[in-house]
Amino acid sequence: MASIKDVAAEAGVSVATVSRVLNDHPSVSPEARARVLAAVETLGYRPNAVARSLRTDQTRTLGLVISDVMNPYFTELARAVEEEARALGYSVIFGNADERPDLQDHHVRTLLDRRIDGLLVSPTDGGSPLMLDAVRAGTPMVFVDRWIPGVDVPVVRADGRRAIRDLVSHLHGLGHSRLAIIAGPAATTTGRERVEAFRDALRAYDLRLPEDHIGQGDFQAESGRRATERFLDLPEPPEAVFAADNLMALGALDAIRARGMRVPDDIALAAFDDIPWFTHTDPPITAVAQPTGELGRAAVRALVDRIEGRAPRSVTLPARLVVRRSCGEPSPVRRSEP
Amino acid sequence: MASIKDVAAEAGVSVATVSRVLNDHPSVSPEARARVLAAVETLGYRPNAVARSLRTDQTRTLGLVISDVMNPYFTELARAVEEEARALGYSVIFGNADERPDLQDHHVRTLLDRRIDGLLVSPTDGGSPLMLDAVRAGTPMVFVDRWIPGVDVPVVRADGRRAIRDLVSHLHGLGHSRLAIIAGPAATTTGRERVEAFRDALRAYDLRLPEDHIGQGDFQAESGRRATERFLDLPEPPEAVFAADNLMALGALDAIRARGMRVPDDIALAAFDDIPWFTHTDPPITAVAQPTGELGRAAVRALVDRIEGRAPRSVTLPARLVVRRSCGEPSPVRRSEP
DNA sequence: GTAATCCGTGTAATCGATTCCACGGACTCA
DNA sequence: TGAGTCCGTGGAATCGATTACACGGATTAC
Repeated sequence: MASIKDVAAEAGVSVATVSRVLNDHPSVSPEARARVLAAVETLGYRPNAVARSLRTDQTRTLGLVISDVMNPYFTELARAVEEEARALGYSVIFGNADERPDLQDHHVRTLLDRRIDGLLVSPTDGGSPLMLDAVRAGTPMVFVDRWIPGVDVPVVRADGRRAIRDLVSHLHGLGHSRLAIIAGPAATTTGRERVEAFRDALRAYDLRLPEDHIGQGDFQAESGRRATERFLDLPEPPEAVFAADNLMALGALDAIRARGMRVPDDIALAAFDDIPWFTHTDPPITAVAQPTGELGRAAVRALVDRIEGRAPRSVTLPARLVVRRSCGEPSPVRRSEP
Repeated sequence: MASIKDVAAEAGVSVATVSRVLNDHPSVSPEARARVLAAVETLGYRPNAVARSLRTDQTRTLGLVISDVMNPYFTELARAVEEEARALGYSVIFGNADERPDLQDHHVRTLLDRRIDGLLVSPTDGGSPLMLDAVRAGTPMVFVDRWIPGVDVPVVRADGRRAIRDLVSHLHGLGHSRLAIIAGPAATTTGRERVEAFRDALRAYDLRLPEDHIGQGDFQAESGRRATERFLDLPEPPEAVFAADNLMALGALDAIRARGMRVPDDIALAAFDDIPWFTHTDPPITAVAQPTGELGRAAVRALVDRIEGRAPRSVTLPARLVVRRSCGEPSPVRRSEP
């Protein structure tokens, strides 16, 4: 592959001049510029990003470490991140942590080795030493969706409290009073927060959330299935189940079907994170929708601000309830897709 | 960040010795090795992958340019690719082409600029000059899922002919004889092949595939909806619709619902590409399932073979029919999930 | 006892870019 | 006319690694 030297030779100038043309530095004569451009053309020259990065100490690359690519919520997030990054002149390298702290560390490490300019993370756990070190060492970082408390890093996320209140109100209005939740891992902020918000909302209706109505999940479908089975084994099973993410809701649906029960007739179901497929399930599922795309874009903007020396802002966007048919006859509160 | 020089100074040896320890070269004394390792530890040194790549001319990175990340089929493929690559000591940089040739070119270009060791592509179109140049220049490349005819690059893909024959047999057995297909873009191999396989299978039952029973789609949901609407507007609409990918099947489902019609009672529906959600739709959708994970892994192995100087093989794996309820009462041919 | 071999180590070239500095020529201004 | 500016350009240092080569000392072989 042709290097800058080849171009310089072809154009009859020095490598310095070629470099100046390429970075359109002002002091290059029009003739020299033209000759260089012609040489670039005939050789099909493309600058070596590796060499450039070594010299300039910037890769124009962002790292994104995501908890689970197979989860449509994160897929959409990743897509939005890539789009915004591209618009700002950055590339993105993705790492899929699969909800495993060791994999998360693996990706953070290789990303750091590659000297990415900044890191976007939705942490799987409470924060590994590695990640804490990276923050301390000054690596530009932004948390998205989830975060690590006590670490001074901007956070871009959705606030679901309001939407969860709306959900509980919706369920209560439909006559459900024994409500259960399938929680995410306690190590994640989203895992804890959604339970708390749910509990708080219940309190407003004088409802309680007994221990055996809190299922412990890990944001994967299988755990949703197990938690739901335990609910259904209870002497007095819940009338409604709220899954803290879309995959666990799917698992719950499986478990309910396996017992020959029907949603919403026998039991109501709702989920956190809305995804296109929820319109097409049987029945369509009521969910709390995050502004996923906007979250991804805001996270990139915050990170790039930090990288380029501007002050990054934390951002919290509201989530909203999307009512479908999985909790019973839709009330006229907030209609949306059928 | 500490460099190899700092480590050398700390350990009281030359950078050459440090490098030898790091790449466990045999001729280093145990004492020197120990001192270097200690220095690495105290400084928290990590080798700069950028510098290493510049020198060795290899990045241990693979590029994957995918047609559409939001499509669960490609998401699963991407995940499998990353896993296998990681197992072989490579990282993966993803590019999402969104079915747009210009975006595909953008990603190929930046990937090439970053001097990735090899490229995995599922081409959106018939092959841009850029991609052809890259092949000619000797960039290790492997096509996955789709390919470009006449280009000498190994192809890893699934063969759906057999499964499509099974599908047509299934539909025929249920009494459907007016069958329609929503095709993918003619610029893609998968877009063309699935139509041909379908037509061939129909012929075996003395069925024809008239022009107005071939809808032109682009592998996106919206196009599936439009094509289906056109089918339903026909004086004599088809009794069964086969969508050439999962997203278009979703669009078809929407269109059918919007007319107040029911699947499979009023019209049968089947899809190419099976995804977990198809178990949960109303009704569960009959689909042709590709061995997606195995495809991704095989593609990586072929590419790494090529990179490391072994002869890469093209791989074709069979797809299989998964019968659910969207075409009518399930026949006892090949049952699977409910 | 001398020559050949081997081992551990350091010096320095190298990868492909960017950029500081110096230099020569043209121009401006007093 | 001579000093000072400005402009376009090239030489060379530099980023952080790897690695060919040289070198000195110890070991081995004859």
